[in-house]
Amino acid sequence: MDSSCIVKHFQHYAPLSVAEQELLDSLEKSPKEYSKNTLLWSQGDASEAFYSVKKGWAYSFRDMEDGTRQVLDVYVPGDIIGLRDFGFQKRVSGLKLLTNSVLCAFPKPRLTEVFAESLLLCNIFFMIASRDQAILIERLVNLGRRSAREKLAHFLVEMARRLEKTNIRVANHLHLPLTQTLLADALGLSVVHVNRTFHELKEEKLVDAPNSGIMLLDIEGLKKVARFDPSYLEEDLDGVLKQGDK
Amino acid sequence: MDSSCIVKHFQHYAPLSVAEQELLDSLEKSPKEYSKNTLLWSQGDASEAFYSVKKGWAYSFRDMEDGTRQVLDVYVPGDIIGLRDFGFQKRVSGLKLLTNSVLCAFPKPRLTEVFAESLLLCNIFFMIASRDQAILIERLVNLGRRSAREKLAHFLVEMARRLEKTNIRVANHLHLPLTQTLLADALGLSVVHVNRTFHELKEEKLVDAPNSGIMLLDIEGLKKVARFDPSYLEEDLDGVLKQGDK
DNA sequence: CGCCGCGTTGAAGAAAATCAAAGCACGTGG
DNA sequence: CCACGTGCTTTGATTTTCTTCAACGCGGCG
Repeated sequence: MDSSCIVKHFQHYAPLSVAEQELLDSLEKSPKEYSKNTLLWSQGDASEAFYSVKKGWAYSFRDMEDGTRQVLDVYVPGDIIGLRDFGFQKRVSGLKLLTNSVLCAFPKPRLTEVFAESLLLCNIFFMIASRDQAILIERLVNLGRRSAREKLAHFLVEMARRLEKTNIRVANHLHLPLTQTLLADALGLSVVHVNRTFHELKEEKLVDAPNSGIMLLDIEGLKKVARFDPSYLEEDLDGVLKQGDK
Repeated sequence: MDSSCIVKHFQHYAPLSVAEQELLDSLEKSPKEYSKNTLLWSQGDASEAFYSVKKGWAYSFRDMEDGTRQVLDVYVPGDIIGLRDFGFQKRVSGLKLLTNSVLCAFPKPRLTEVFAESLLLCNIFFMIASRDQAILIERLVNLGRRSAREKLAHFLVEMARRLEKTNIRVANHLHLPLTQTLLADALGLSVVHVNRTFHELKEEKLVDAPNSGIMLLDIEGLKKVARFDPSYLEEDLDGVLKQGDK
Protein backbone atom coordinates (compact mmCIF):
# COMPACT_ATOMS: atom_id res chain seq x y z
CA MET A 1 0.00 0.00 0.00
CA ASP A 2 2.29 2.75 -1.30
CA SER A 3 0.13 5.88 -1.46
CA SER A 4 -3.24 5.88 0.22
CA CYS A 5 -6.43 5.48 -1.70
CA ILE A 6 -7.51 9.01 -1.17
CA VAL A 7 -4.21 10.39 -2.40
CA LYS A 8 -4.55 8.31 -5.52
CA HIS A 9 -8.02 9.69 -6.00
CA PHE A 10 -6.92 13.28 -5.52
CA GLN A 11 -3.89 12.96 -7.74
CA HIS A 12 -6.31 12.14 -10.47
CA TYR A 13 -7.24 15.80 -10.35
CA ALA A 14 -3.93 17.57 -9.82
CA PRO A 15 -0.31 16.87 -8.85
CA LEU A 16 0.13 17.14 -5.11
CA SER A 17 3.12 18.41 -3.21
CA VAL A 18 4.68 16.16 -0.61
CA ALA A 19 3.24 18.30 2.16
CA GLU A 20 -0.21 17.97 0.70
CA GLN A 21 0.16 14.24 0.33
CA GLU A 22 1.11 13.98 3.95
CA LEU A 23 -1.82 16.12 4.93
CA LEU A 24 -4.15 13.89 3.00
CA ASP A 25 -2.54 10.77 4.33
CA SER A 26 -3.27 12.02 7.81
CA LEU A 27 -6.94 11.75 6.92
CA GLU A 28 -6.54 8.05 6.34
CA LYS A 29 -4.65 7.37 9.51
CA SER A 30 -7.13 5.10 11.18
CA PRO A 31 -8.38 2.53 8.70
CA LYS A 32 -10.98 0.31 10.26
CA GLU A 33 -12.75 -2.79 9.07
CA TYR A 34 -16.51 -3.00 8.97
CA SER A 35 -18.58 -5.96 8.02
CA LYS A 36 -21.26 -6.17 5.39
CA ASN A 37 -24.58 -4.54 6.22
CA THR A 38 -23.18 -2.40 8.99
CA LEU A 39 -25.29 0.66 9.50
CA LEU A 40 -22.69 3.39 9.87
CA TRP A 41 -25.27 6.00 10.73
CA SER A 42 -28.95 6.79 10.32
CA GLN A 43 -30.66 9.87 9.07
CA GLY A 44 -30.87 12.30 11.97
CA ASP A 45 -27.77 11.07 13.80
CA ALA A 46 -25.18 13.66 14.78
CA SER A 47 -22.84 14.27 11.88
CA GLU A 48 -19.39 14.32 13.32
CA ALA A 49 -17.10 12.72 10.80
CA PHE A 50 -16.46 12.00 7.17
CA TYR A 51 -15.14 8.75 5.85
CA SER A 52 -13.00 7.77 2.95
CA VAL A 53 -13.58 4.39 1.39
CA LYS A 54 -10.40 2.36 1.24
CA LYS A 55 -12.03 -0.91 0.35
CA GLY A 56 -15.58 -2.09 -0.22
CA TRP A 57 -18.91 -0.61 -1.26
CA ALA A 58 -21.45 1.50 0.60
CA TYR A 59 -24.63 3.40 -0.10
CA SER A 60 -26.53 6.32 1.31
CA PHE A 61 -30.30 6.28 1.61
CA ARG A 62 -33.38 7.87 3.07
CA ASP A 63 -36.06 5.89 4.85
CA MET A 64 -39.63 6.99 4.20
CA GLU A 65 -42.52 7.07 6.61
CA ASP A 66 -44.36 4.38 4.69
CA GLY A 67 -41.53 1.89 4.94
CA THR A 68 -40.10 2.37 1.48
CA ARG A 69 -36.71 3.91 1.00
CA GLN A 70 -34.76 5.84 -1.57
CA VAL A 71 -31.15 5.01 -2.23
CA LEU A 72 -29.28 8.22 -3.01
CA ASP A 73 -25.84 7.17 -4.04
CA VAL A 74 -23.51 4.21 -4.06
CA TYR A 75 -19.89 4.61 -3.00
CA VAL A 76 -16.83 2.75 -4.18
CA PRO A 77 -13.15 2.82 -3.12
CA GLY A 78 -11.66 6.29 -3.36
CA ASP A 79 -14.94 8.03 -2.69
CA ILE A 80 -15.51 10.30 0.25
CA ILE A 81 -18.63 9.77 2.28
CA GLY A 82 -20.57 12.29 4.25
CA LEU A 83 -19.47 15.56 2.64
CA ARG A 84 -23.14 16.07 2.07
CA ASP A 85 -23.63 16.61 5.80
CA PHE A 86 -20.96 19.28 6.12
CA GLY A 87 -23.41 22.06 6.81
CA PHE A 88 -25.73 20.11 9.07
CA GLN A 89 -25.69 18.95 12.64
CA LYS A 90 -27.71 15.93 11.73
CA ARG A 91 -27.14 13.43 8.99
CA VAL A 92 -29.27 14.16 5.96
CA SER A 93 -29.24 10.51 4.94
CA GLY A 94 -28.36 7.12 6.35
CA LEU A 95 -25.31 5.10 5.38
CA LYS A 96 -24.96 1.36 5.12
CA LEU A 97 -22.25 -0.97 3.88
CA LEU A 98 -22.89 -3.17 0.93
CA THR A 99 -19.84 -5.37 1.43
CA ASN A 100 -17.15 -5.88 4.03
CA SER A 101 -15.22 -2.65 3.88
CA VAL A 102 -12.31 -0.66 5.17
CA LEU A 103 -13.06 2.96 5.93
CA CYS A 104 -11.09 5.83 7.39
CA ALA A 105 -12.88 8.31 9.58
CA PHE A 106 -11.82 11.89 10.06
CA PRO A 107 -13.71 14.39 12.19
CA LYS A 108 -15.53 17.30 10.65
CA PRO A 109 -13.32 20.04 12.09
CA ARG A 110 -10.37 18.33 10.47
CA LEU A 111 -11.75 19.35 7.11
CA THR A 112 -11.73 23.05 7.87
CA GLU A 113 -8.19 22.60 9.14
CA VAL A 114 -7.27 21.17 5.78
CA PHE A 115 -8.90 24.13 4.06
CA ALA A 116 -6.70 26.43 6.12
CA GLU A 117 -3.54 24.51 5.41
CA SER A 118 -3.81 23.95 1.70
CA LEU A 119 -5.69 26.03 -0.80
CA LEU A 120 -5.21 23.38 -3.42
CA LEU A 121 -6.78 20.69 -1.28
CA CYS A 122 -9.57 23.09 -0.42
CA ASN A 123 -10.25 23.49 -4.12
CA ILE A 124 -10.12 19.78 -4.71
CA PHE A 125 -12.61 19.15 -1.92
CA PHE A 126 -14.86 21.76 -3.40
CA MET A 127 -14.50 20.07 -6.71
CA ILE A 128 -15.48 16.74 -5.25
CA ALA A 129 -18.56 18.34 -3.77
CA SER A 130 -19.31 19.69 -7.21
CA ARG A 131 -18.85 16.27 -8.73
CA ASP A 132 -21.11 14.72 -6.09
CA GLN A 133 -23.70 17.22 -7.14
CA ALA A 134 -23.30 16.39 -10.80
CA ILE A 135 -23.90 12.75 -9.97
CA LEU A 136 -27.04 13.64 -8.05
CA ILE A 137 -28.21 15.76 -10.97
CA GLU A 138 -27.82 12.85 -13.30
CA ARG A 139 -29.66 10.61 -10.86
CA LEU A 140 -32.42 13.18 -10.79
CA VAL A 141 -32.71 13.21 -14.55
CA ASN A 142 -32.68 9.45 -14.47
CA LEU A 143 -35.59 9.31 -12.06
CA GLY A 144 -37.59 12.07 -13.64
CA ARG A 145 -37.33 11.52 -17.32
CA ARG A 146 -36.28 8.04 -18.24
CA SER A 147 -38.03 4.70 -18.66
CA ALA A 148 -37.28 1.79 -16.35
CA ARG A 149 -35.08 0.26 -19.03
CA GLU A 150 -33.04 3.40 -19.44
CA LYS A 151 -32.88 4.00 -15.72
CA LEU A 152 -31.43 0.60 -15.09
CA ALA A 153 -28.92 0.72 -17.92
CA HIS A 154 -27.86 4.24 -17.07
CA PHE A 155 -27.28 3.48 -13.44
CA LEU A 156 -25.20 0.43 -14.23
CA VAL A 157 -23.07 2.25 -16.78
CA GLU A 158 -22.46 5.05 -14.34
CA MET A 159 -21.17 2.63 -11.75
CA ALA A 160 -18.91 1.05 -14.35
CA ARG A 161 -17.57 4.45 -15.37
CA ARG A 162 -16.89 5.47 -11.81
CA LEU A 163 -15.06 2.26 -11.11
CA GLU A 164 -12.85 2.71 -14.14
CA LYS A 165 -11.50 5.90 -12.67
CA THR A 166 -9.95 4.44 -9.56
CA ASN A 167 -9.97 0.72 -10.08
CA ILE A 168 -8.79 -1.18 -13.09
CA ARG A 169 -11.54 -2.74 -15.10
CA VAL A 170 -11.34 -6.43 -16.01
CA ALA A 171 -11.97 -6.61 -19.74
CA ASN A 172 -15.55 -5.94 -20.70
CA HIS A 173 -16.97 -7.90 -17.80
CA LEU A 174 -17.64 -6.25 -14.51
CA HIS A 175 -19.14 -7.59 -11.32
CA LEU A 176 -21.11 -5.29 -9.03
CA PRO A 177 -22.16 -6.37 -5.53
CA LEU A 178 -25.65 -4.95 -5.94
CA THR A 179 -29.01 -6.57 -5.30
CA GLN A 180 -32.11 -5.96 -7.34
CA THR A 181 -33.78 -4.66 -4.21
CA LEU A 182 -31.10 -2.01 -3.96
CA LEU A 183 -31.47 -1.11 -7.61
CA ALA A 184 -35.20 -0.74 -7.14
CA ASP A 185 -34.68 1.63 -4.25
CA ALA A 186 -32.09 3.59 -6.18
CA LEU A 187 -34.21 3.93 -9.30
CA GLY A 188 -37.53 4.59 -7.66
CA LEU A 189 -39.07 1.39 -9.00
CA SER A 190 -40.62 -1.70 -7.47
CA VAL A 191 -38.45 -4.78 -7.09
CA VAL A 192 -40.80 -6.69 -9.31
CA HIS A 193 -40.45 -4.26 -12.14
CA VAL A 194 -36.69 -4.11 -11.81
CA ASN A 195 -36.65 -7.85 -12.01
CA ARG A 196 -38.60 -7.89 -15.23
CA THR A 197 -36.56 -5.11 -16.77
CA PHE A 198 -33.39 -6.82 -15.70
CA HIS A 199 -34.65 -10.00 -17.28
CA GLU A 200 -35.04 -8.12 -20.55
CA LEU A 201 -31.45 -6.90 -20.48
CA LYS A 202 -30.35 -10.39 -19.57
CA GLU A 203 -32.00 -11.83 -22.66
CA GLU A 204 -30.16 -9.27 -24.73
CA LYS A 205 -26.89 -10.52 -23.25
CA LEU A 206 -26.12 -7.13 -21.77
CA VAL A 207 -26.08 -8.27 -18.16
CA ASP A 208 -26.17 -11.46 -16.15
CA ALA A 209 -27.14 -12.54 -12.67
CA PRO A 210 -24.57 -14.88 -11.13
CA ASN A 211 -25.01 -16.43 -7.71
CA SER A 212 -24.64 -13.09 -6.08
CA GLY A 213 -24.57 -9.57 -7.38
CA ILE A 214 -24.81 -8.38 -10.94
CA MET A 215 -22.55 -8.94 -13.90
CA LEU A 216 -22.19 -6.44 -16.70
CA LEU A 217 -21.48 -8.28 -19.93
CA ASP A 218 -21.63 -5.56 -22.55
CA ILE A 219 -21.06 -2.08 -21.25
CA GLU A 220 -21.05 -0.51 -24.70
CA GLY A 221 -24.42 -2.06 -25.35
CA LEU A 222 -25.74 -0.73 -22.07
CA LYS A 223 -24.47 2.73 -22.96
CA LYS A 224 -26.55 2.63 -26.10
CA VAL A 225 -29.66 1.58 -24.21
CA ALA A 226 -29.10 4.36 -21.67
CA ARG A 227 -28.04 6.95 -24.25
CA PHE A 228 -25.22 7.56 -21.84
CA ASP A 229 -23.36 10.84 -21.97
CA PRO A 230 -20.32 10.68 -19.69
CA SER A 231 -19.59 14.39 -19.59
CA TYR A 232 -21.05 14.78 -16.13
CA LEU A 233 -18.25 12.63 -14.78
CA GLU A 234 -15.45 14.52 -16.48
CA GLU A 235 -14.17 16.95 -13.94
CA ASP A 236 -11.47 19.41 -14.72
CA LEU A 237 -9.44 21.10 -12.06
CA ASP A 238 -7.16 23.04 -14.38
CA GLY A 239 -10.08 25.21 -15.34
CA VAL A 240 -10.41 26.12 -11.70
CA LEU A 241 -6.78 26.88 -11.02
CA LYS A 242 -5.39 29.13 -13.71
CA GLN A 243 -2.45 29.96 -11.51
CA GLY A 244 0.05 27.47 -10.11
CA ASP A 245 -0.93 25.39 -7.12
CA LYS A 246 -0.95 26.07 -3.39
CA MET B 1 -30.00 49.08 -0.48
CA ASP B 2 -28.03 48.86 2.75
CA SER B 3 -26.27 45.50 2.72
CA SER B 4 -26.30 43.42 -0.44
CA CYS B 5 -28.53 40.44 -0.85
CA ILE B 6 -25.75 37.94 -0.64
CA VAL B 7 -24.41 39.44 2.57
CA LYS B 8 -27.85 39.15 4.08
CA HIS B 9 -27.97 35.56 2.99
CA PHE B 10 -24.56 34.76 4.43
CA GLN B 11 -25.20 36.55 7.68
CA HIS B 12 -27.99 34.14 8.17
CA TYR B 13 -25.27 31.58 8.81
CA ALA B 14 -22.70 33.48 10.83
CA PRO B 15 -21.73 37.01 11.84
CA LEU B 16 -19.34 38.50 9.32
CA SER B 17 -16.48 40.86 9.93
CA VAL B 18 -16.41 44.14 8.05
CA ALA B 19 -13.61 42.87 5.85
CA GLU B 20 -15.62 39.81 4.98
CA GLN B 21 -18.67 41.86 4.20
CA GLU B 22 -16.64 43.98 1.85
CA LEU B 23 -15.20 40.92 0.23
CA LEU B 24 -18.67 39.55 -0.32
CA ASP B 25 -19.95 42.88 -1.54
CA SER B 26 -17.26 42.84 -4.16
CA LEU B 27 -18.96 39.78 -5.57
CA GLU B 28 -22.07 41.79 -6.20
CA LYS B 29 -20.33 44.71 -7.80
CA SER B 30 -21.90 44.46 -11.22
CA PRO B 31 -25.64 43.94 -10.91
CA LYS B 32 -27.24 43.55 -14.29
CA GLU B 33 -30.84 43.32 -15.39
CA TYR B 34 -32.09 40.45 -17.45
CA SER B 35 -35.51 39.99 -18.87
CA LYS B 36 -37.85 37.08 -18.36
CA ASN B 37 -37.04 33.91 -20.29
CA THR B 38 -33.44 34.86 -20.90
CA LEU B 39 -31.31 31.79 -21.41
CA LEU B 40 -28.24 32.58 -19.36
CA TRP B 41 -26.40 29.52 -20.53
CA SER B 42 -27.02 26.06 -21.96
CA GLN B 43 -25.74 22.72 -20.88
CA GLY B 44 -22.29 22.29 -22.40
CA ASP B 45 -21.40 25.98 -22.53
CA ALA B 46 -18.12 27.04 -20.98
CA SER B 47 -18.58 27.59 -17.25
CA GLU B 48 -16.79 30.78 -16.44
CA ALA B 49 -18.81 32.56 -13.83
CA PHE B 50 -21.21 32.20 -10.94
CA TYR B 51 -24.13 34.47 -10.32
CA SER B 52 -25.90 35.68 -7.24
CA VAL B 53 -29.59 36.41 -7.53
CA LYS B 54 -30.39 39.93 -6.37
CA LYS B 55 -33.92 39.98 -7.68
CA GLY B 56 -36.14 37.59 -9.61
CA TRP B 57 -36.45 33.86 -10.11
CA ALA B 58 -34.47 31.41 -12.20
CA TYR B 59 -34.22 27.68 -12.77
CA SER B 60 -31.67 25.15 -13.92
CA PHE B 61 -32.57 22.31 -16.22
CA ARG B 62 -31.36 19.52 -18.46
CA ASP B 63 -32.68 19.03 -21.97
CA MET B 64 -33.16 15.43 -23.06
CA GLU B 65 -32.56 13.92 -26.45
CA ASP B 66 -36.25 13.20 -26.91
CA GLY B 67 -37.30 16.80 -26.41
CA THR B 68 -38.42 16.49 -22.81
CA ARG B 69 -36.54 18.24 -20.06
CA GLN B 70 -35.89 17.93 -16.37
CA VAL B 71 -35.91 21.00 -14.17
CA LEU B 72 -33.30 20.57 -11.46
CA ASP B 73 -33.73 23.46 -9.15
CA VAL B 74 -35.45 26.82 -8.86
CA TYR B 75 -33.55 29.83 -7.55
CA VAL B 76 -34.84 32.80 -5.60
CA PRO B 77 -33.19 36.03 -4.37
CA GLY B 78 -30.17 35.34 -2.19
CA ASP B 79 -29.32 32.10 -3.92
CA ILE B 80 -26.07 31.48 -5.70
CA ILE B 81 -26.24 29.98 -9.14
CA GLY B 82 -23.70 27.82 -10.85
CA LEU B 83 -21.71 26.48 -7.90
CA ARG B 84 -22.63 23.12 -9.32
CA ASP B 85 -20.28 23.71 -12.25
CA PHE B 86 -17.27 24.56 -10.12
CA GLY B 87 -15.36 21.45 -11.04
CA PHE B 88 -16.29 21.37 -14.71
CA GLN B 89 -15.23 23.22 -17.82
CA LYS B 90 -18.68 22.86 -19.26
CA ARG B 91 -22.00 23.65 -17.71
CA VAL B 92 -23.67 20.57 -16.29
CA SER B 93 -27.12 22.11 -16.74
CA GLY B 94 -28.77 25.03 -18.51
CA LEU B 95 -30.06 28.12 -16.77
CA LYS B 96 -33.07 30.22 -17.63
CA LEU B 97 -34.83 33.12 -15.99
CA LEU B 98 -38.37 32.74 -14.83
CA THR B 99 -39.00 36.45 -14.28
CA ASN B 100 -37.25 39.72 -14.99
CA SER B 101 -34.23 39.56 -12.73
CA VAL B 102 -31.17 41.28 -11.44
CA LEU B 103 -28.09 39.09 -11.21
CA CYS B 104 -24.48 39.68 -10.26
CA ALA B 105 -21.82 37.74 -12.08
CA PHE B 106 -18.43 36.90 -10.64
CA PRO B 107 -15.81 34.85 -12.45
CA LYS B 108 -14.87 31.41 -11.27
CA PRO B 109 -11.30 32.24 -10.22
CA ARG B 110 -12.72 34.90 -7.94
CA LEU B 111 -14.16 32.16 -5.79
CA THR B 112 -10.82 30.54 -5.09
CA GLU B 113 -9.49 34.01 -4.27
CA VAL B 114 -12.23 34.32 -1.70
CA PHE B 115 -11.27 30.94 -0.28
CA ALA B 116 -7.73 32.21 0.15
CA GLU B 117 -8.77 35.44 1.76
CA SER B 118 -11.31 34.24 4.28
CA LEU B 119 -11.55 30.86 5.85
CA LEU B 120 -14.95 31.70 7.22
CA LEU B 121 -16.34 32.55 3.82
CA CYS B 122 -14.73 29.42 2.44
CA ASN B 123 -16.62 27.43 5.04
CA ILE B 124 -19.84 29.20 4.28
CA PHE B 125 -19.50 28.50 0.59
CA PHE B 126 -18.87 24.89 1.37
CA MET B 127 -21.91 24.92 3.52
CA ILE B 128 -24.00 26.33 0.72
CA ALA B 129 -22.78 23.60 -1.55
CA SER B 130 -23.79 21.15 1.14
CA ARG B 131 -27.19 22.75 1.38
CA ASP B 132 -27.61 22.63 -2.40
CA GLN B 133 -26.91 18.95 -2.16
CA ALA B 134 -29.46 18.47 0.57
CA ILE B 135 -32.05 20.12 -1.62
CA LEU B 136 -31.17 17.84 -4.51
CA ILE B 137 -31.42 14.86 -2.21
CA GLU B 138 -34.88 15.84 -1.20
CA ARG B 139 -35.82 16.37 -4.82
CA LEU B 140 -34.49 12.90 -5.51
CA VAL B 141 -36.61 11.38 -2.80
CA ASN B 142 -39.53 13.33 -4.13
CA LEU B 143 -39.13 11.94 -7.61
CA GLY B 144 -38.36 8.42 -6.57
CA ARG B 145 -40.73 7.64 -3.78
CA ARG B 146 -43.71 9.94 -3.68
CA SER B 147 -47.06 10.14 -5.44
CA ALA B 148 -47.89 12.99 -7.79
CA ARG B 149 -49.95 14.60 -5.07
CA GLU B 150 -47.14 14.48 -2.57
CA LYS B 151 -44.57 15.56 -5.12
CA LEU B 152 -46.51 18.66 -5.97
CA ALA B 153 -47.27 19.62 -2.38
CA HIS B 154 -43.73 18.95 -1.25
CA PHE B 155 -42.19 21.02 -3.98
CA LEU B 156 -44.45 23.96 -3.26
CA VAL B 157 -43.83 23.85 0.46
CA GLU B 158 -40.11 23.73 -0.11
CA MET B 159 -40.25 26.85 -2.22
CA ALA B 160 -42.30 28.57 0.46
CA ARG B 161 -39.81 27.55 3.12
CA ARG B 162 -36.86 28.76 1.13
CA LEU B 163 -38.52 32.10 0.51
CA GLU B 164 -39.21 32.58 4.20
CA LYS B 165 -35.51 32.53 4.90
CA THR B 166 -34.52 35.53 2.86
CA ASN B 167 -37.77 37.25 2.00
CA ILE B 168 -40.58 38.10 4.36
CA ARG B 169 -43.66 36.06 3.85
CA VAL B 170 -47.01 37.78 3.44
CA ALA B 171 -49.38 36.07 5.84
CA ASN B 172 -50.37 32.58 4.81
CA HIS B 173 -50.74 33.46 1.15
CA LEU B 174 -47.82 33.22 -1.18
CA HIS B 175 -47.57 33.79 -4.89
CA LEU B 176 -45.03 31.84 -6.93
CA PRO B 177 -44.25 32.76 -10.54
CA LEU B 178 -44.30 29.14 -11.66
CA THR B 179 -46.18 27.53 -14.53
CA GLN B 180 -47.66 24.06 -14.47
CA THR B 181 -45.38 23.19 -17.36
CA LEU B 182 -42.39 24.02 -15.19
CA LEU B 183 -43.78 22.02 -12.29
CA ALA B 184 -44.26 19.05 -14.58
CA ASP B 185 -40.65 19.25 -15.71
CA ALA B 186 -39.45 19.63 -12.14
CA LEU B 187 -41.47 16.72 -10.80
CA GLY B 188 -40.96 14.30 -13.67
CA LEU B 189 -44.65 14.27 -14.55
CA SER B 190 -46.68 15.17 -17.62
CA VAL B 191 -48.31 18.58 -17.77
CA VAL B 192 -51.69 16.95 -18.03
CA HIS B 193 -51.22 15.01 -14.86
CA VAL B 194 -49.86 17.99 -12.97
CA ASN B 195 -52.94 19.88 -14.05
CA ARG B 196 -55.27 17.24 -12.70
CA THR B 197 -53.36 16.91 -9.45
CA PHE B 198 -53.24 20.66 -9.09
CA HIS B 199 -56.96 20.75 -9.67
CA GLU B 200 -57.37 18.37 -6.75
CA LEU B 201 -55.41 20.61 -4.42
CA LYS B 202 -57.36 23.57 -5.69
CA GLU B 203 -60.64 21.96 -4.73
CA GLU B 204 -59.23 21.38 -1.26
CA LYS B 205 -58.52 25.13 -1.03
CA LEU B 206 -54.82 24.50 -0.58
CA VAL B 207 -53.73 26.35 -3.71
CA ASP B 208 -55.18 28.56 -6.37
CA ALA B 209 -54.37 29.53 -9.94
CA PRO B 210 -54.69 33.26 -10.46
CA ASN B 211 -54.20 34.86 -13.85
CA SER B 212 -50.56 34.02 -13.78
CA GLY B 213 -48.44 31.87 -11.55
CA ILE B 214 -49.53 29.85 -8.57
CA MET B 215 -50.96 30.92 -5.26
CA LEU B 216 -50.42 28.98 -2.07
CA LEU B 217 -53.44 29.39 0.16
CA ASP B 218 -52.77 26.99 2.99
CA ILE B 219 -49.16 26.14 3.51
CA GLU B 220 -49.80 24.19 6.68
CA GLY B 221 -52.30 22.08 4.81
CA LEU B 222 -49.81 21.47 2.03
CA LYS B 223 -47.23 20.40 4.59
CA LYS B 224 -49.58 17.76 5.81
CA VAL B 225 -50.24 16.48 2.32
CA ALA B 226 -46.52 16.35 1.62
CA ARG B 227 -45.58 14.98 5.04
CA PHE B 228 -43.01 17.72 4.95
CA ASP B 229 -39.98 17.47 7.19
CA PRO B 230 -38.01 20.73 7.05
CA SER B 231 -34.82 19.43 8.62
CA TYR B 232 -33.03 19.25 5.31
CA LEU B 233 -33.21 23.02 5.09
CA GLU B 234 -31.87 23.68 8.56
CA GLU B 235 -28.22 24.31 8.16
CA ASP B 236 -25.97 24.93 11.06
CA LEU B 237 -22.62 26.59 10.72
CA ASP B 238 -21.75 26.59 14.38
CA GLY B 239 -21.35 22.87 14.23
CA VAL B 240 -18.72 23.41 11.59
CA LEU B 241 -16.78 26.12 13.30
CA LYS B 242 -16.07 25.18 16.88
CA GLN B 243 -13.37 27.82 17.09
CA GLY B 244 -13.86 31.54 16.49
CA ASP B 245 -14.12 32.84 12.96
CA LYS B 246 -11.48 33.84 10.43
C1' DC C 1 -33.90 -28.73 9.44
C1' DG C 2 -36.18 -24.47 8.88
C1' DC C 3 -35.86 -19.67 8.40
C1' DC C 4 -34.72 -15.63 5.80
C1' DG C 5 -33.29 -12.71 2.21
C1' DC C 6 -33.35 -12.50 -2.50
C1' DG C 7 -34.92 -13.66 -7.07
C1' DT C 8 -38.73 -15.06 -10.13
C1' DT C 9 -43.33 -15.35 -12.14
C1' DG C 10 -48.37 -14.51 -12.94
C1' DA C 11 -52.52 -11.87 -12.64
C1' DA C 12 -55.02 -7.73 -11.55
C1' DG C 13 -55.22 -2.97 -10.70
C1' DA C 14 -53.65 1.80 -10.16
C1' DA C 15 -51.05 5.67 -11.50
C1' DA C 16 -49.55 8.36 -14.91
C1' DA C 17 -48.59 9.08 -20.00
C1' DT C 18 -50.27 10.05 -24.37
C1' DC C 19 -53.36 11.79 -27.82
C1' DA C 20 -56.49 15.14 -29.13
C1' DA C 21 -59.08 19.23 -28.86
C1' DA C 22 -60.48 23.40 -27.14
C1' DG C 23 -60.40 27.66 -24.19
C1' DC C 24 -58.25 31.68 -22.35
C1' DA C 25 -55.08 35.63 -21.61
C1' DC C 26 -51.71 38.41 -23.65
C1' DG C 27 -49.02 40.74 -26.91
C1' DT C 28 -48.23 42.06 -31.66
C1' DG C 29 -49.15 43.90 -35.87
C1' DG C 30 -52.34 45.25 -39.31
C1' DC D 1 -59.53 48.40 -32.34
C1' DC D 2 -59.65 43.92 -33.84
C1' DA D 3 -57.51 39.74 -35.82
C1' DC D 4 -54.11 36.50 -35.04
C1' DG D 5 -50.57 33.72 -32.94
C1' DT D 6 -48.49 31.87 -28.97
C1' DG D 7 -47.98 29.99 -24.55
C1' DC D 8 -50.38 28.15 -20.79
C1' DT D 9 -54.31 25.74 -18.98
C1' DT D 10 -58.13 22.54 -19.03
C1' DT D 11 -60.80 18.42 -20.12
C1' DG D 12 -62.02 13.80 -22.06
C1' DA D 13 -60.79 9.32 -23.85
C1' DT D 14 -57.45 5.82 -24.36
C1' DT D 15 -53.21 3.35 -23.62
C1' DT D 16 -48.95 2.34 -21.33
C1' DT D 17 -46.09 1.72 -17.61
C1' DC D 18 -45.47 0.39 -13.37
C1' DT D 19 -47.31 -1.25 -8.82
C1' DT D 20 -49.39 -4.38 -5.87
C1' DC D 21 -50.62 -8.79 -4.27
C1' DA D 22 -49.62 -13.42 -4.01
C1' DA D 23 -47.07 -17.37 -4.41
C1' DC D 24 -43.10 -20.11 -5.07
C1' DG D 25 -38.04 -21.39 -5.76
C1' DC D 26 -33.59 -21.32 -4.15
C1' DG D 27 -29.31 -20.90 -1.63
C1' DG D 28 -27.02 -19.79 2.63
C1' DC D 29 -26.67 -20.13 7.44
C1' DG D 30 -27.60 -20.65 12.42
